[in-house]
Amino acid sequence: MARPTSPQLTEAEQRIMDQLWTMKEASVRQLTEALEPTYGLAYTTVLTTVRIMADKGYVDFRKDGRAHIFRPKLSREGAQRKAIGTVMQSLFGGSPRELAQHLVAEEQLTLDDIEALRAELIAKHGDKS
Amino acid sequence: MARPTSPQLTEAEQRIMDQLWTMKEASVRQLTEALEPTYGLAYTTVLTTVRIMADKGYVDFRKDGRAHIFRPKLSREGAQRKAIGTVMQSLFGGSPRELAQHLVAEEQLTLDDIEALRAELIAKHGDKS
DNA sequence: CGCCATCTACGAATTCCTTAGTAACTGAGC
DNA sequence: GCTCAGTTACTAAGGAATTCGTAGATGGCG
Repeated sequence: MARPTSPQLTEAEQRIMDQLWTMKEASVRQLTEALEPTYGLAYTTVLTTVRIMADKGYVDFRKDGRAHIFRPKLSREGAQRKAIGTVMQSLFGGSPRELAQHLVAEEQLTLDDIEALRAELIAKHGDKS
Repeated sequence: MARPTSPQLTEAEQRIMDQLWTMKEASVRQLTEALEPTYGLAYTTVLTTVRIMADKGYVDFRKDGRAHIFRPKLSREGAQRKAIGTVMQSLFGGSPRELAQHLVAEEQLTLDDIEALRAELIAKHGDKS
């Protein structure tokens, strides 16, 4: 038995998805050109990766002449939800509150941040009642 | 050109670490017995995994007779910090605030949670001044 | 000291991930 | 219709992850 397929986006997949979320849609050529300065990947590497992602259902594509134009099928929000869910489950006992407390304890969430969230929530609550 | 070593705890490693964080320290025998009902892993599988984790510096061990007694070297807090850091970087643009907003938008953080965090921070702030 | 139960060490088998080369295909222009 | 540039498809190679079997080491007990 071997390692099960990762439930998260892998490193290579993340790069592609980031680009697709930015560009909305792109051909392999465009993706390669966009990623080249930072990562220096070969055209065929990008092609293979994006094809695997299509198999996994992360992206969709349509034909345009000879080329395939790829579009994200998994939204950024969906990816966020999945990733946070996994981390929350495995390391924070499934508790969002514990996660938030961790952020505060690490001084990554300031009082200003909290006040903003509070104001937002109170406003939303006000709408309902 | 292969996949780089995962910066995160893998699935198998996570299982072991959870158990070690709970038990403080354990032999391979004890780990296997603890994990068996849930995961049904062979003794040698656990042994191999925990040995690799020792190589990676995640756990420490001391000899006790013939056996090795393993202890976590990476704290749960450290693992949390690493995991959140990775997700925050890759999917939330490195912004803790965006992450918190995601939790609120998903209705996983309630107003009560926020109020508690706020009270905590204000109290701490009060100490300083 | 010798036996045996138990432990560790080593390595095999399998799958996934990442990278990329080569071959096959195809649409556009002549 | 033929050519050719560009695109996809196929394949391979190597490292990581996961599982577990076998063999060798070792400590305790008679």
